[in-house]
Amino acid sequence: MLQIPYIKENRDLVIERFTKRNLDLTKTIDEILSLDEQRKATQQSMDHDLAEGNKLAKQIGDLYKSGKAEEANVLKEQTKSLKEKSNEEKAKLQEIEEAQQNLLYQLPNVPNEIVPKGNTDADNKIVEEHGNVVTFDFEALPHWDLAKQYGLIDFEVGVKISGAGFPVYTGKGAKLQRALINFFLDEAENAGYSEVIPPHLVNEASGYGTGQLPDKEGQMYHVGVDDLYLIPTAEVPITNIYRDVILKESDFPIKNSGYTPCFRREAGSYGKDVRGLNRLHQFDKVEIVQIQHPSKSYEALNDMVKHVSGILDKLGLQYRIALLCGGDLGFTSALTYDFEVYSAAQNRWLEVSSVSNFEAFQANRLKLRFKNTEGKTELAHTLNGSALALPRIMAALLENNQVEDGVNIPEVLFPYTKFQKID
RNA sequence: GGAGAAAUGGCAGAGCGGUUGAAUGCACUAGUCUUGAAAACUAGCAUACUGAAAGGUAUCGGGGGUUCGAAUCCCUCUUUCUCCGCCA
Repeated sequence: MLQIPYIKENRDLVIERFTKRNLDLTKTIDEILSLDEQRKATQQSMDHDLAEGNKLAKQIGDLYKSGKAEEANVLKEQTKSLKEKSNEEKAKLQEIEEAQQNLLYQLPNVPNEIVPKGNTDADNKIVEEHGNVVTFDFEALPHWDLAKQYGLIDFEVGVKISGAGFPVYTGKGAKLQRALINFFLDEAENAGYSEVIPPHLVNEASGYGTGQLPDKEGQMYHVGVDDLYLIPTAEVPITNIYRDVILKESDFPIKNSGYTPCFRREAGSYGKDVRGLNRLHQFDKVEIVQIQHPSKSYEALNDMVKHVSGILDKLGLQYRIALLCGGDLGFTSALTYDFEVYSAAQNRWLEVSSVSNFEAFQANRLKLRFKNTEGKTELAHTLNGSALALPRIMAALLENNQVEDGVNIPEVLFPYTKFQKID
């Protein structure tokens, strides 16, 4: 959520930046600002009336003490109309604040200056490409065929147990999955992230804190009886650790990593996009989260990009980094880099990581602040990234490393898998 | 799931209808003293809105009510603790 003083001071810039998202929010913004004027005026007159009432109450108290009950009764009469008036003003104030809040919730984050204007992922800017192109001198199989052939993943039994999008990992498939999780967590630890294991169900306040609610409600599984949401990403519980917290400057940077399963309803997807591991309702992911001083958050973003690159380099995957255009940029993000690995048998790029700087957008909802050197509280910046999402890494590893009689495991994983080849 | 108790500032802990935004202690920050440190002493030390400032307003788990006036009384929700039951 954007801060009103920020919007007020940067009205034109904000409106202009939203055009990167192909949004014209001039009307919404002006309405928010006008409501703010109303809010102030109402607040002021209410405060004035309340102050008046407080004064009278004090006088009445004093009069009673000195035994002048009659004089007190006269004053009591005066408080009546004052109270009525302040009650009306209170109701009006609540109405204004609610209207303002609703409009504010509709505003996405302001894209960073370097975010390209655009509509879809076709307008994203590829900023880096790494790794070697994989070619085959035999007929390469997509990962779902490999998974079946070597008994790595059972999609059908997952359908029986839960439904489509809930695969069962078996044999070396299960071991490879666990190996990858441990490898990712170790990499994060080496990069200075401290590991947490957060809850997998979160309450409504947490959903609002990181911005999944109110606008992306349908994307999460909701446990109605207890009013809890299954996490769509570890970002939600991990970032919410710092909800309603006031940090010291010396606490920066806060770096957390965490492995969790992620649950997404993904309504309305179809076709080749959802084949095999490409898109699931439940998947595993190692997430990295940073809380940073505003002046250092873009430095942190670059660190995170390097961290993810390092992992993909070690796995020997061909990948590219895309700077997301305004239209593809998430609601809460100011700047996002997507990582895509090339899946050599499907012949397509698969998104495996998304690294974002939310600046103060989440922090504002979270009330995540710090005391600056002048002793004033200021919003911190939050960032997060996948490092990494498992299924598509698994898909690319299987496809890209297949040989005629099996699949080779990247060397860096040997200590984790304890086997070197799937056959 | 059943029964009971409780929720106050960073922490501990008073207050239970009227200069209480809140005693006191600890922690923290600055200063005095000291060669330095400790100790001692002095001062400061919640958040938000509003105002040029002085100041004003709100907040003692959340919401609502009683009252001229609520941290203090009532209702309700939430959470925590203790005992019983169940259980990985």
